[in-house]
Amino acid sequence: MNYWLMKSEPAVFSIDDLKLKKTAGWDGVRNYQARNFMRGMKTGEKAFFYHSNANPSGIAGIMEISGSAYPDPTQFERGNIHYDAKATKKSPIWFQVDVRWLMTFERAVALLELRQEPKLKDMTLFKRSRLSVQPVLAAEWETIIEMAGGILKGR
DNA sequence: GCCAACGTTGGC
DNA sequence: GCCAACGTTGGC
Repeated sequence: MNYWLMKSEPAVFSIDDLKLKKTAGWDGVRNYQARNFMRGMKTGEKAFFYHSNANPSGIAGIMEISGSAYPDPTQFERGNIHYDAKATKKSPIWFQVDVRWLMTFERAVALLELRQEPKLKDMTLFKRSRLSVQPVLAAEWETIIEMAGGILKGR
């Protein structure tokens, strides 16, 4: 069981949008490392929904991977902002997973708080600040859950 | 809106 | 294959 963190700008797609849709395809990722992480995801694994470019930026809630990776259709759509002329249906370049909303924290855990927590000092979030899909260690996951109010305790 | 960090592109 | 130029991410 692996844990993940996935970023989205709330102005583009927020955790509220996901809650409303229940399930969504995490499309538009155009970074190889992020793509490779998505290809390694398994159904049922959990991910933090991170709001970037937000006030404040931080972890807003939890979702679950609801299906393994498949080609991101936007790479084939001419005119789409994520269109990639080099991609073909025979050899797609970009992949996405489907995610399902699980919960929105009563209170988002802000980046500043994450940074101030010594247990989280080695988080990928700080080391590879631009990586939009990244793994989270189980110990880090637990720490953040506690910071969010221990909502998952007892489940 | 600025700009640091850093990933990607392309000339050589 | 190196690396400068360029583009993007994302905090502030």
